[in-house]
Amino acid sequence: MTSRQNRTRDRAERGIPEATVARLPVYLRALHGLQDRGVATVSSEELAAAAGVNSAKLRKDLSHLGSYGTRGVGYEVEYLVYQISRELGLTQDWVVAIIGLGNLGRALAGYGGFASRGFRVAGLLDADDAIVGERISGMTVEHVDRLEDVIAERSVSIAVIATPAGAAQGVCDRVVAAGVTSVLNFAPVVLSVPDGVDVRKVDLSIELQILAFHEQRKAGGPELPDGDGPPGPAHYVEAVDA
Amino acid sequence: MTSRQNRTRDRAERGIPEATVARLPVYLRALHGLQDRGVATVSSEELAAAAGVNSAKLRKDLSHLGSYGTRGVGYEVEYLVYQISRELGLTQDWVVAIIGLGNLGRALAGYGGFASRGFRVAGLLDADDAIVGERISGMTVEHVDRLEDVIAERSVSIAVIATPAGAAQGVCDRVVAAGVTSVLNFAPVVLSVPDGVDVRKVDLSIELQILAFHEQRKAGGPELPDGDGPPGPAHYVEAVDA
DNA sequence: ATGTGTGAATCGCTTCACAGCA
DNA sequence: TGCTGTGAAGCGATTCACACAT
Repeated sequence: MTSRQNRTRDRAERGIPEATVARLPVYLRALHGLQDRGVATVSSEELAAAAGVNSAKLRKDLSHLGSYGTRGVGYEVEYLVYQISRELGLTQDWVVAIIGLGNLGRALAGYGGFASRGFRVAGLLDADDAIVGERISGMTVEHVDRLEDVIAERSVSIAVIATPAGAAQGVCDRVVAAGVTSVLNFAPVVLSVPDGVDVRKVDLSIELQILAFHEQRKAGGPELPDGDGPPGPAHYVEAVDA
Repeated sequence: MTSRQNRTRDRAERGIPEATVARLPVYLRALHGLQDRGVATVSSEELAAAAGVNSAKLRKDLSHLGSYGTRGVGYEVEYLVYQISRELGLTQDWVVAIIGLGNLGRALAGYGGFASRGFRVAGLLDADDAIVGERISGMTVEHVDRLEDVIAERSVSIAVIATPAGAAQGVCDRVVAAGVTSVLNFAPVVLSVPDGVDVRKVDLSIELQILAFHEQRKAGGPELPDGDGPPGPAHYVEAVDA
């Protein structure tokens, strides 16, 4: 016998590929867009186009969640929104604290995507006395000394680190010690954490550097970007030839 | 005969794996850190630890650039910094324009990682008359009507889009029409661009959603996160069973 | 007739393990 | 001896192509 619950379980089991997980939020956003336009049903081809992937990948991804489509028809938008939301854990609220309220932290505090759908910013903390006490997006900035208290009192489960590079590891150690196991890091450093703690990193300058790499290749045409001349100052050539 | 220049070319050839390119900026940052601490030579093991990867991967990555290490010794930090910088195209300056100066755009305009090392912000543009004319990080915000002029006059080669979602595709179409082939997109939409244009996307809420997925799995322990009960409102179950 | 769900083939990245060189 | 550079093996993700359900 295979009840509906067990069918779901048979598919999802314990392992959805990381690559698939990373795309589910993209599908979800595309589906919300369709929902807003009043679309009730969508084919893998259409949804894939809206999400910027090919349809085979989309179908394979969705198949990891279960059989939520109808052959010959497509997917029911509302149902799929619910299933993906549930899989991502967005049917419950996640409490977020933002540490570091420089330009970036302020932007994050005011970012609609954080406050909406599944995430609640419950703490803003900074080490700078000139910033502590300030009101940002309807919340008062607290001193980072209260970090452990805030995490415990408000059941924070995700920490967003937007401090300068030098402060990030220290803050990270403290939030981990306070029981947080999910960290979103905007500081340009590699954070070390114990096993069982997830860190995701968003690095603005890394993305730019990747673009620069490709831009350089385009500019240089089919040949090497800056000719076949010496790769740099004589010093460096000598460093190897010597 | 194999001159140094040709050796370089033999290795790098035309194809460095994307996965490797994406890690080069991380290595570069780690190397800068070592440089600041006065370290002259580093082994793959040490550098890998600093960059948060394993040493086999690091060595394979570097081998795509050329043989820049010394067996039995390691890599010369300064030399490697230069080689990676050159490969990424950071030995030349890239001119960047930021479109959209809400909270996020302001954060980007003031972000040190942009202004430093290889990138020069040469234009800030916004559609809001209340923002146009404002001075941000030493630059005056111009009206987005001047977008094409700014791109042409200042030879902008990378556009950073930090507008609201609704405006992003329109801005993207304009920068592409103006000749820009590299776009860094912070707006929560999938941008369509013609072949030959690179778009990289940084999405704050997607990262949070991925964290939520893993956090949910941890909280639920080895079993399913919220038990084996019905996956949601009866409505949804019926949508499939009907 | 149409579009999903999925084995099978393919591709690219990671990891292993050691040859080769300093 | 010690560490790099790299073939070869392993692994996961993507793509193909079609059986199957509606």
